[in-house]
Amino acid sequence: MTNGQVRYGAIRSAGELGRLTRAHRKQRKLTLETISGLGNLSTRFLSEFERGKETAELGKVLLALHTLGLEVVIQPRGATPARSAPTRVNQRHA
Amino acid sequence: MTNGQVRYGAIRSAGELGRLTRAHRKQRKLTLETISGLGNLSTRFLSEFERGKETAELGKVLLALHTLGLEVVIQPRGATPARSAPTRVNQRHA
DNA sequence: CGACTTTTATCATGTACGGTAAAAATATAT
DNA sequence: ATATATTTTTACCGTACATGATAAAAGTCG
Repeated sequence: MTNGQVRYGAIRSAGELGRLTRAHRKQRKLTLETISGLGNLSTRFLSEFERGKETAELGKVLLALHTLGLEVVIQPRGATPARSAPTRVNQRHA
Repeated sequence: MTNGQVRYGAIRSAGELGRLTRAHRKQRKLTLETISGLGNLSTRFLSEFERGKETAELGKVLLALHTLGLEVVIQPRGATPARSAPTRVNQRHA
């Protein structure tokens, strides 16, 4: 919401994943109902997932992401990120 | 396993994620027991997750990946695949 | 073979899930 | 602003299964 641009990239929690997913869906002007139909997922599941539900099932989460046209990339931390905007350098954790 | 080189990149299913995770862990010569201790996750959960359990909980999955030093990148499908610029697939020990 | 790692099994507790309808929150129009 | 339409969240219910701890079994490696 900060500037209307969705920030794709690394996520480290269910909350971040949910927010990113919702932002992506909104940007594409899709409703939960639509995704529900396309992916055979309940709107309830989608609603909870996008709100950061920690216990959402992995399989359904992956299906939701795929249905929304999102891709999940796994790489060793620190590996050069996929192209895109300026790699945010504000990272500093253990 | 097949070739000694772990293939990071996009994953589409719980099975792929599990296999990739296990390959990464093995490559680093870590045991389930070790990860269990570091991440406060049961070896049972880890074992099932690495074998592709679809219903594994999202939060624990993310914790496991993080504990193993893996990063989860979300991006629109079609964006240039995560490909390390200077072919850095493995790193030195910290 | 012996040491180490992973899988399986048991038990009890807790909750995810779908379908549906109603309520609440948002968005759009008049 | 107020009304109207659309979207999202919440509440029920019952079924099914995830989870941790522990011990035992099975698998792997040198």
